[in-house]
Amino acid sequence: MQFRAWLLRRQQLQGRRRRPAAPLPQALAGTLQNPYKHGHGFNGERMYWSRTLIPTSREVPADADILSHQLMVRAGLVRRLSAGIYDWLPLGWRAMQKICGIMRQEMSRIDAEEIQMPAVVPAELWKQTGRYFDYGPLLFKLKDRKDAEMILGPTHEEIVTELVKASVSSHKQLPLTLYQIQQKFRDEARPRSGLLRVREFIMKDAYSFHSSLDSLGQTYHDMFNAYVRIFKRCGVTAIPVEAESGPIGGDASHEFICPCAAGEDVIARSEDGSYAANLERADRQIPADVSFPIASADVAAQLQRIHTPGAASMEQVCAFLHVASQQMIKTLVFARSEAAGGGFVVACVRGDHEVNEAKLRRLVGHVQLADDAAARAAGFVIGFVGPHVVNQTGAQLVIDPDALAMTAAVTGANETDYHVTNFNWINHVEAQHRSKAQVADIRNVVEGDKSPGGSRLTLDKGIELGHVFKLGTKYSKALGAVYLDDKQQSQPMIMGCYGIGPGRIIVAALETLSDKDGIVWPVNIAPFEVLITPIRYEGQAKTVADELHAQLAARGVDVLLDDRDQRPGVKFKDGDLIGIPLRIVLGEKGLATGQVELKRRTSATPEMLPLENLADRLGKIIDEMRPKV
RNA sequence: CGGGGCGUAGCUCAGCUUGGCUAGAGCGCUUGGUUCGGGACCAAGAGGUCGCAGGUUCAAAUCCUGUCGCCCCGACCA
Repeated sequence: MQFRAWLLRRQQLQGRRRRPAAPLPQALAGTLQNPYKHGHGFNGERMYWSRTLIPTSREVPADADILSHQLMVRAGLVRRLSAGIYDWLPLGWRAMQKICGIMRQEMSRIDAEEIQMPAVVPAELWKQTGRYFDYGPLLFKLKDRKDAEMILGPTHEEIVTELVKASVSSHKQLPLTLYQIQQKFRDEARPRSGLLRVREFIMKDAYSFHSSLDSLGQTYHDMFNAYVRIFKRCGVTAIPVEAESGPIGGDASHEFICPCAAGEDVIARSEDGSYAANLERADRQIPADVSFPIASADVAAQLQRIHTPGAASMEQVCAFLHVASQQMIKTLVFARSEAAGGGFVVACVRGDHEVNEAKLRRLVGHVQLADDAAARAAGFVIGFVGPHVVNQTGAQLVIDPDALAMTAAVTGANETDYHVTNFNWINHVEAQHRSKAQVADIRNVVEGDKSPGGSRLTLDKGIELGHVFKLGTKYSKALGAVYLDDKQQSQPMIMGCYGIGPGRIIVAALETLSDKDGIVWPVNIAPFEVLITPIRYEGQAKTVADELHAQLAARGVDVLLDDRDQRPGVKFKDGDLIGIPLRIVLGEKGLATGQVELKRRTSATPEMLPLENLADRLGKIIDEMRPKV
């Protein structure tokens, strides 16, 4: 390197070091109206583009096929290291930290206290609750040097229960709510959809402990409201829906779903807005007086047996016989667990419907789709089963009302490569089995079904952002977490758990709010609130840019200065891509008249602002942009 | 786990069918110059064990076998 160049470089570096440091957040706390004054998230931080890492890209990454994933990589938020494993780069990490800051504030409001539990935990605890086996291959497992089995925690019910068990022994110490924001590990069979389903992710998980169901209900209610506030402040849509609730039942579980096409969950909502539930949970209105229908006289009473070689699936049979799936009865054979009484359950739904296992389980106890070999051994010709199989096997029969209403159905013949037509319940299922049959809603709802309140249901895909859940005593009983009540009786603690995936909030924001030019951050989770873009970072523009940079930071605004020696077009394109809510453009024309240009990311046209009190003015604009909660 | 696709420069890709000279393009990067309000231009450069291993062949990015990794659909899954 030439000496002059070396000297110049050295002077530049020294110049950098002499630049005054940004003021400490504490110095500002009392003077400012901003949402991070509790010391979480950021508080008037400033950064120079040239000194941080924002690897933007014009190219769409080849391994990203959903919008949020493409944007996260193109805008330099994340980088994939392995399947479902990502680096978080400065911009993405800042957004994450802001979300975490909001969550901390809202947890604090409802008296939940933050803790930090280990990511590496002994497998033994997980064996005690049975989840070591329930989770199976989803667990990351490892051994320490003494050959002790450890796992990387996918969630922390066991650990927090163990903690509280050791430290709480009286009802006077309850209720208690603890939470953490921590790394989780799940060895997903198939990580997918970019940052939506990953193997290592951050989760805010809260756990509450109670001495009464009323107390649990109160905390559940508080947590529910805190979640509503969190999502609103983050600027993402999150619809609370009823979710599968396990043993406690009732209103014991809600998910917060952001409707969008990239989502993996399906939710059902009524058009009158009074009902929303996860598809797994969604109920429908069924007539009160369902009974076995009498086939009309023009339907032959005899089954018509038809050779359907190799056609064992619904589509194959429909295509082979040229019938619509609505004319068919789908008959599925389930095996009931020994604990629930054993035996087989035959579930019948209309051909175009799907059995909902959760509904079936609520009705008949724990079942799962029967093992092929076991079912065949018991006389079920898998692939060609019809409802009348119960005549031979005596299995329990469960019929969905829509299947029950059919009087000339096509269904399996109970022999290989044969189906039957003209099936009807009265003629072909023996009376003794009809009388024992249960008729109930056992299928997934479909678009157009009636909600329990009678309004029309619609279905949408969505991203699960959060989940609140009444756990009951499952973990406290398994791990012996008990307290002494006011009558000196030992009682298992009643628990609730509550999770939010901040990474998914980012995904949801990008999926639902971006435009063709890039990200459009909601102000509260934007990595920076203001982007200063001098057309050329020199002369008066540089002076004004630096001053504004410092003033905004001093006022508590997070601000990024694009000090790169790049052409304006490059800066504008990059600015749009990374989606900072407000952009201040400093150009010669405006500065000559004492004005700067304000371009909102959400607006196509800029507005001119005078230089006087610019930082204050911008601060107010930002405050106005924040969602009111 | 079943089905499909893909691994060549930091990124996006061509070359492979039909083996053959020093492995290419665009973007990005470096240096110099001209530019400078929506991803500039000129010139000169740096950068690749063609995922890895083995095999066939005089010769392999190219053909064969194995293996690892990644993406998509499904199964599974809070």
